[in-house]
Amino acid sequence: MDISQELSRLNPRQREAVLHTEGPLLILAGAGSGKTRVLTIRTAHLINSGIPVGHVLAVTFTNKAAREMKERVSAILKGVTAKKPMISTFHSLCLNILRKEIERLGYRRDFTIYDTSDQLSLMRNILTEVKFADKSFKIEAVMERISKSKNHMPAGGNKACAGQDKKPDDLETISEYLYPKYLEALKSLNALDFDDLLLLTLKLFREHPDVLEKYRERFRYIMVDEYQDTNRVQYDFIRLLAGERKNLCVVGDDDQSIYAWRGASLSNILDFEKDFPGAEVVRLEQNYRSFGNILKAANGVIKNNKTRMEKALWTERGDGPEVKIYKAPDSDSEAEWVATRIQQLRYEKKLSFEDFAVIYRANAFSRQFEQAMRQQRVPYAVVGGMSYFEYREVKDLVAYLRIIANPRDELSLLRIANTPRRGLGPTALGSLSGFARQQSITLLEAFARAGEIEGLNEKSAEAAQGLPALTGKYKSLFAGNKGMSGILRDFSTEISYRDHICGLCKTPDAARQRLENIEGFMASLAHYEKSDEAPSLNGFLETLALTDLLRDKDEKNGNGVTLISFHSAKGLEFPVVFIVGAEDDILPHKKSIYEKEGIEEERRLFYVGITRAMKELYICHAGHRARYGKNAPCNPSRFLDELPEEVIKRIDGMDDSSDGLDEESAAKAFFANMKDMLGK
DNA sequence: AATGGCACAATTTTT
DNA sequence: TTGTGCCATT
Repeated sequence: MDISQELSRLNPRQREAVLHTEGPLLILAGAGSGKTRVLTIRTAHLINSGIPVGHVLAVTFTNKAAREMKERVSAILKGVTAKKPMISTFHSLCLNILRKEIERLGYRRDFTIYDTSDQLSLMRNILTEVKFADKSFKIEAVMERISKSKNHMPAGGNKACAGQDKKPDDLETISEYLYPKYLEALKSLNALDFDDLLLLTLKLFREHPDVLEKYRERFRYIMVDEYQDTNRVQYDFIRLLAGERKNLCVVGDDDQSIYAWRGASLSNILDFEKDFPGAEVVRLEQNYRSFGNILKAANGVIKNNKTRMEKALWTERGDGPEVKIYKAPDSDSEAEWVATRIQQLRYEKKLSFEDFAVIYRANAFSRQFEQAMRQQRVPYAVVGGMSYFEYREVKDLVAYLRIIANPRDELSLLRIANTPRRGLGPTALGSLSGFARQQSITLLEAFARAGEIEGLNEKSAEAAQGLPALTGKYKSLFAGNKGMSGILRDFSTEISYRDHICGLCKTPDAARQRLENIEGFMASLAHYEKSDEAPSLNGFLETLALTDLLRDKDEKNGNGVTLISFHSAKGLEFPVVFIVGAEDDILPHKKSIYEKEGIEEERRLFYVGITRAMKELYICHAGHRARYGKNAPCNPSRFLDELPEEVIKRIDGMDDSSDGLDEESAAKAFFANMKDMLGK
């Protein structure tokens, strides 16, 4: 393989990063600095210099990042070797390891993975079981707390602001009380949650040096993407795996760390040189995405953070247009102005709607923009929102499949016991669980022996017995691992699932949508069967648990303006970006302004938003904003003062002569758009 | 079991 | 303003 061509096209810093192969390396990759390119060429270079492909490991956070890297690596490695380096997310890497080794920790091999919503329903079940009277807290808050405990995070973060968290002490004691119950429940259901995947792998490594050694021998060259987002457990895991060799290359950008609230510890990247003495640090500051003025704006903002590593983005491209700051009289006119501006720009600059993004702090903001876009006939797509797997019909089918795969999965069994309705209401289920407990058998076994239960009417007992018979039958059908989507189709017909779901719908439209979702789910099983080399029901369920098919398939949606939050926008780019709601209490959000770290993270959010823009950037704020039904005055974000005066241009929406929208061109653009739409 | 009314809260979310 | 969850009623 000759990669000298690739190497010559890199800039000196990038090349340095690629050529450093032995020992610890920190690549500080600024926004738009060609990070993925460096990572893929570095992988190719490692292999090119004689390192066996199997010794290379790259870890990412998202499936999307892993997929992208896999594609680019296999493109560059094509024809050289058929073997592929391990490129995987933290979670699926750990899952792989655990599937092989978890018995060492006294767990069963056929565990189920519980996602966030499974965790919540599990906790809900626990709460009803222990007859908890206090309902003043949110289960989500408790789960968050538990997740933090699991990850050895300090309680509640900073409580600098008194009265902000209503009952921190209560939440604390409640969580402490529920924590062991939750762990116990998971264990008895033969289930692991997302945290467990990491945590148990770490435990495995710590308690079984021979296992650790095996993986150290295997993964001798490790790369970690988005290192600024790693939490404590991930840090320990990587550090342990890297071992004495310390052939560890981490890539990240402290300025883009926006997940501290979710457990990411910025110190991992900031202290890398301390943790790995002798580490080489390479800064990638040349930006290939944006015009100069956008970068100057970004630099001007981020340099106000104290907790960061010094760096500044630059470009060989020109300055480009100024960054526009638009002041709208109120939030409605802000949205209206953005929609009009988009039409106008599209028309004048021959752009298409996909070239635009509207970036906001909270998803609730999407609504006013959706409305304005609809009014002005601007096609759009909201990123975020409801996930495919949150749909009831998909979750029901998944629950059935899970019971077929893991008969111990009581949670799933309870979910579908009476779906479709078969006369197993709360009373019947109660006596079934009681019987299970009394006999020390699984709930499904209790269903099978429902006839023995006193006080359970005959009809219910019969219905209960039908379920294990049904799942047993399909277990053997699925065991063939062939034609699974057909089997699922037969299954759903056998339980009249479609009729059931249509019966729940009020409008034919809703029913159609739900049937479509069911079809989509079957299609995803069919797709899985085709793409996996050794398909199995378990494999499919794992894929489901660790990937959100819809969400990362078309994140940057089809053909329309993208409406997206700052967080979701990370990693994406758009020719024209509108940052909206740039007001104090929104950005920075009012819940973060009481702590220094909070403000700095909000600033990084703003920075991430700014650096999404390739050509043009608009930053909008309103003088009044409708919030929770009230119209309140708003101040421009304090971050706006940090934008260098020479790169910005202010547009005042109160002032007709300078609002940048002359009626004629706006009208022209509007009609051009109409014509386009009619043409299609 | 299904519906309607009321109180209550309201960032961000890779797996 | 909107969505959610709980309770009371049918």
